[in-house]
Amino acid sequence: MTTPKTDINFKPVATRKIYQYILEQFVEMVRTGVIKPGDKIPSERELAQSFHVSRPSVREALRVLEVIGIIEIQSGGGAYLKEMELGPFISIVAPLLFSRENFDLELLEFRETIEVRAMELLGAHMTGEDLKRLGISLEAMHKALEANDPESGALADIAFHRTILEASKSYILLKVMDVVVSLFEHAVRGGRSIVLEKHEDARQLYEDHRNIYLALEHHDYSKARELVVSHLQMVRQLYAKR
Amino acid sequence: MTTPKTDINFKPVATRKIYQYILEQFVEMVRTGVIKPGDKIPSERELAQSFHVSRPSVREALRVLEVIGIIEIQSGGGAYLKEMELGPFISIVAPLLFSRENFDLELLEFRETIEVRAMELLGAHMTGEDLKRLGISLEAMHKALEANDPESGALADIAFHRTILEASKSYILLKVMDVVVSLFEHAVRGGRSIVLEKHEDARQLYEDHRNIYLALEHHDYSKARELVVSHLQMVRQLYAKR
DNA sequence: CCTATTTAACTGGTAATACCAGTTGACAGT
DNA sequence: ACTGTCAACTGGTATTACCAGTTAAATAGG
Repeated sequence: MTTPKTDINFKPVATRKIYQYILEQFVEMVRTGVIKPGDKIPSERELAQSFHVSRPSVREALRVLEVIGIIEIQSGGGAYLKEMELGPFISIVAPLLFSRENFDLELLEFRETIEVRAMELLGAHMTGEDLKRLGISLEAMHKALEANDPESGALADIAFHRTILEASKSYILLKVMDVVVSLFEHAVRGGRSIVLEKHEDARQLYEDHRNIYLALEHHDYSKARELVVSHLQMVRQLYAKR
Repeated sequence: MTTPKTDINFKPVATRKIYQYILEQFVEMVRTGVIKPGDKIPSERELAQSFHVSRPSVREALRVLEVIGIIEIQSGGGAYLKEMELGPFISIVAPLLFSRENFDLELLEFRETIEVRAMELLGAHMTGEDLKRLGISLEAMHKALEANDPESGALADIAFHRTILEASKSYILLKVMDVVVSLFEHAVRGGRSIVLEKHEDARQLYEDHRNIYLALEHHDYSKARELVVSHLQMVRQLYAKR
């Protein structure tokens, strides 16, 4: 009783996995605001009942959401929705990316691309409020310099650059920059901030930032742009000889 | 028997999860080349024995690797390592990103940032081989135009731009561009390529590409850059009135 | 001997269950 | 009112089982 071979082409039955359905529904609930950041997510057992699936299936979906950085799972506590955060994802992928030769230098180059573009947008979008926040970051860096505190100096450094990105009002540029910074920190010392040990280097960094700030204060955006370029070139040299 | 309160700061006991250990070891094996793209990964049961953990733990790790796009799992077959591919990840995250207002237009702006930067790099890095491949893409687009085949025209369009990115020899720019294109396709029609219906629009696109190609052929990179800028502005208008 | 079919031994997908280890909050003893 | 205890959660992990595909070896047919 052999089945005769036919030429009929059946469309392959969609065999999507259960965890994908759960993921979809979950993402949709987040998108439409049914669940908001900070909200507690029902327990795995409840979800399993609601979706009419087993707990392992729910767990796989939650695991993915955790790695993607949409939820935070506390052992014993529950799971909570949070603002998307690419940190966990980057932690996993970073080792693979950095197996490429000179990936770190390429990252610095790319950072220049982003920041220069942000400077171009500043002319149209920067507000007085933005300038004030830039001033605060600058002040923090100055204090760190005086106190010879490299740790908080590094934080202020990042804050300064991030404020510029925020002032450009470009969500994408900001997010991309966050990824770049995060990746770069992974490159240097496994996730910690990049700290300048030498005092004169930190001083140079501060001076650069100050000049950029002054240029922005006078709305001289083309000069600010030039300053950013030379500033980042300096940073690159600093990193290269490290 | 009350415990006296002390000022001692105990370091929080590391309570990393099993799947994270597995992930780490796996990524490390990929990084060092113990496993190479195309290789078959041991079955879940084998891995469970090797790592001395249960199968669910292994499955959670594999699930993450699948979403990240490092491995491909075939039901009934096995799991295979592949070149990292951000597609699955983007599919999940895209709906969340596009809940932002005008995210699609921001994407197009960002694309301009990337491509303009690529053009600047072309002067130093483009080879004759690259130019030849650009010509092939251009030719394909021309054929699609003649045959009035919007589908393959769209593919040739993407190929042309991607070839430019490749010619810039910047790995990061290329990968970022892939993400942008993928995200944009998700925006328009849930993952399919963007197709130009109107013939005159497709013709305009081809003309632009041709001019860019000619400029590059004559090594007039500044002109090529200008052309790319105006080209992408045109694309944005095309998309805006869609 | 070769080919085609069958079949058995895989694979991942899912479910059900159990137990451990944290967290939390109510409740009772002080 | 405070404190310590305990019970009822939570997620983390392991075990087991079964189903549904895939694959390759064994076998029957030529």
